[in-house]
Amino acid sequence: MNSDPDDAVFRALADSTRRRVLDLLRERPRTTGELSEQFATSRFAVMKHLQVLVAAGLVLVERRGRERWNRLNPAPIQRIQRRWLRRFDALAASAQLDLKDEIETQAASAKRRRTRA
Amino acid sequence: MNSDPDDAVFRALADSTRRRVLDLLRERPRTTGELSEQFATSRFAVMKHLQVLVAAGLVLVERRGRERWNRLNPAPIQRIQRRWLRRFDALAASAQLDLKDEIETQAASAKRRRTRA
DNA sequence: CCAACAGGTGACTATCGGGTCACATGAACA
DNA sequence: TGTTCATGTGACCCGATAGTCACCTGTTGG
Repeated sequence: MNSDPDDAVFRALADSTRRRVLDLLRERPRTTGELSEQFATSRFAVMKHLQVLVAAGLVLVERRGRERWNRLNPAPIQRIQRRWLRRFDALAASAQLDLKDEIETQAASAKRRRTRA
Repeated sequence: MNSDPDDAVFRALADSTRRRVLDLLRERPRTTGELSEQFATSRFAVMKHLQVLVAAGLVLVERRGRERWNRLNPAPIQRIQRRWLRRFDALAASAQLDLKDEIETQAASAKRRRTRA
């Protein structure tokens, strides 16, 4: 029901097996069978993961005879970095300071609470 | 089972409601009740989402009297960008070229297949 | 004190997601 | 041609997760 294309990418990245698949495909394209050998789970499970990755646009498929070559498409990862993750970069720069302020505020209010009690 | 701290972050980001919470907290800290008002779902659902975000280290909590102030911690997002997502930046730079090569290869092999059949 | 208020917990339900298997499809090659 | 091989599909199981609700805890402030 969520038609946001970024949502499919985030959900695809949520699984560690799928992230490992992307890491493997980063080196070079691989067939479905070749990928399956790298995992403890069954070939069918890996195929389902590939379906999720294809639906998110993270993997492109080329069929060659009876083989299926899976190729990485890094564009969606770039997209979510541009459209969403980078928003937090500026905040991170001052995070240490913010956190320090926060702890001091917390300690001060805790002291106030103790005093009144 | 999966003790990778990055995994908790990726799973936390997989839900669009949680991403909206982070967007709201990016502006300023907010109480649980204030956050709940922004969503169609119940206060309890939002609280569960906050628990997930806290477990992933994305949200820090400060209690003030009967209020709970939720504050964004951008560090985990920075971490997954550094440790994982940036690996794909270099590939993305040449993605257009790769895709072009791929399509040509595909067309050529399709032609070969047609000829042999 | 005590009533209104903000927040939190535990149990429960429904749905989703990951995993498996039996079986189907379609290409390669002797 | 027919057997072997790589891949794909559908149904099914089960644990995880999002959601709700009844009820509890602790705080505020008259």
